[in-house]
Amino acid sequence: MSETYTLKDLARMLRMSPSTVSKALNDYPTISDMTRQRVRELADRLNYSPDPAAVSFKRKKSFTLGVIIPNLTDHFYAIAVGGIEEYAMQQGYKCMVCQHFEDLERERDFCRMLERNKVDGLIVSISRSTTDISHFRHLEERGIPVVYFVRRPGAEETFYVTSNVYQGTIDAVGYLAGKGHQRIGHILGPPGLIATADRLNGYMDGLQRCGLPWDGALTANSDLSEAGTIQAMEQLTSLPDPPTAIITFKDYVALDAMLHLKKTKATSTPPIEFIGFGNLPMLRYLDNPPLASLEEQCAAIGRRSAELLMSRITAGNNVMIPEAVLFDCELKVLK
Amino acid sequence: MSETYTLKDLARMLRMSPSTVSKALNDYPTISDMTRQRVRELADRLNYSPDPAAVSFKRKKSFTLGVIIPNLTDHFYAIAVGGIEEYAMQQGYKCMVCQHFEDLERERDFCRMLERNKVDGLIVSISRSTTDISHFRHLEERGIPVVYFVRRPGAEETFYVTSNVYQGTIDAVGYLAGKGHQRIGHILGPPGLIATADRLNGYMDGLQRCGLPWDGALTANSDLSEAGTIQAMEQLTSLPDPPTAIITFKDYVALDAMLHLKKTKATSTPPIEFIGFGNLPMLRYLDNPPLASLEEQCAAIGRRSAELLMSRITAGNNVMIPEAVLFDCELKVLK
DNA sequence: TTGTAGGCGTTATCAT
DNA sequence: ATGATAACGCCTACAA
Repeated sequence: MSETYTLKDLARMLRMSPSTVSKALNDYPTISDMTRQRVRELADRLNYSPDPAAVSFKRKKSFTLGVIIPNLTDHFYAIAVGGIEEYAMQQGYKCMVCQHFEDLERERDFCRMLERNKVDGLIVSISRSTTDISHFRHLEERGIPVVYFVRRPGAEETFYVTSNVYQGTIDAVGYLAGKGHQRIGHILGPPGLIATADRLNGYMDGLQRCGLPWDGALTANSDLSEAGTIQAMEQLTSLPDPPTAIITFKDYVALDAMLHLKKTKATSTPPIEFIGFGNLPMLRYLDNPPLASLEEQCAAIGRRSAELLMSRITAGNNVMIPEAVLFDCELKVLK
Repeated sequence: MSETYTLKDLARMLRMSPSTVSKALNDYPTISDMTRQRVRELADRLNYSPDPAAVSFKRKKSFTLGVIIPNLTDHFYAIAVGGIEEYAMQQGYKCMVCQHFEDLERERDFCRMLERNKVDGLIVSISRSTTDISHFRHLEERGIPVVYFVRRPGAEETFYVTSNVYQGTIDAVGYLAGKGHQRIGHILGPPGLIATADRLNGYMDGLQRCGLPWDGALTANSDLSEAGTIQAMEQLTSLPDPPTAIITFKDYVALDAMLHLKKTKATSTPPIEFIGFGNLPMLRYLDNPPLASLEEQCAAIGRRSAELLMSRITAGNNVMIPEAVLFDCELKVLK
């Protein structure tokens, strides 16, 4: 199977000029059907495909998408990246996946690296410490479109794809209220994240719809580390009138909280119920899982981000209007 | 910040020829220190860096490594990929990560795609169904070195990096025997995998060292799906003299097995003990974890695979001798 | 409808 | 020690 042929080789074999072959292969309208067919046929037969390096060089496009995420070991991102790559490949694009590990410096370095490598666009879920986004704006200025997913900077019109955590939180509150809970706590993420604000809004609106009073003492922030979650838990459980159920930013926050209760033997009767986000597959192995979990459409979110980015790339200079795409969460009862 | 300059721009500004600039930047020995310095200085000042597309085109190198793995949602691979990418980036290389999802056809397609894209080398953990490896051999023939990690084809001298599951299994057997277990079962992976054979050898040698008899009925194969594991469990538990402890191919196999026991209320007293491979971080959330787990050095294995591949790439035509690198597993007691 | 020619940014060969 | 020149594979005005 197969030497590796160039356009010139084909041209020679067909006794045509390279440009004719190129045009035939690229569907130029000025090429006759006859010629196009002959070219196509030989190209197929020889298994010809243009040298991507040469095409990139000439066209000044890398056919590569940059992808910057917090961490591949986060189940959400592992699946989302799959969704991105799948769509990208279908479109003849490759991906360069970078993990920032919540390190702003790494995030910046990756931006530089991706710019040097002339990626055609960037999909990013920003780090927790990212408030200044000049590095992303810089890319946009250089004509490299950026799509945010899951985490986006505030105070900025952006192209953005994520879960509808606002609605999800309302659902969670409703479900808990329906179970008779009157004191519903909420462990939010870091104050900086938009997703924290979205959850908070859903929480407040959810309470209102259920006729439950708002009590600021029932919300706490966690930096999502185990320590941060423990701190939040101590805050909530030390209340004179502590919550009987707690909504958490992520499933693993709920798990850290539950573990903390168990370790400190602070389990109450009836036990505090938890609802987190993610519906991690591992939950099925737990003897005492959280009450429920809000399942997110990870793969769809990844895929949609890629679609949105591709449409921006294709649009080129035709400016598009920033757009936020939300995917529903589904409340899954676990016990 | 920064127009984007080319070599020619620098040359013009320095009133030198482009070739001189190129040589200066690439440390040609025939360039005088004076010149080299002047060039360097301007390049730094202008933040010049060569266009990767042009370099790839000219040098016929993509500075990209292909990485083919089963699945990013597998914690092991998520971390291993991190190790690979980290090292690759340090060396100025990028990675293209592909998930085969145990689909041989996808694996083949990726090979073709990676060849077309002229990757400089490939790191791969083959699919379960891969016995014919002509697609990898094809790459080698085309000068693209292949390094296998974790899973490799049998019957072939290969460059290979993985955990020392042989020793790990011996350790597990020893630990269980030390706890008084006489009937130690073993759920292996699919018969085709080398890693299955390695575990089996460790199991037999481990038994021997402990003075325990070999009983073929105590081993079963699982395709690592939940269904496969259940089948294996049914085989083992229906024995007249069933095992009191079971070693499994992976932690999640142990979890599937334990879940099955719980669901079928087949829990014995004392309960069957389990030891798997992986030491998944989620194990800490379990009320009833497996007895122990063999922790693997995922990141180190990924990194070492990349190092080995780079050394093969650098070696070029100087043939290297196939080499297997093993990383120790560490038995972690969980309860 | 097809062919000619030039060039993208870099490197490598050969001449100076 | 440096410079001129060609070439990598492809695309695209422009000419025929």
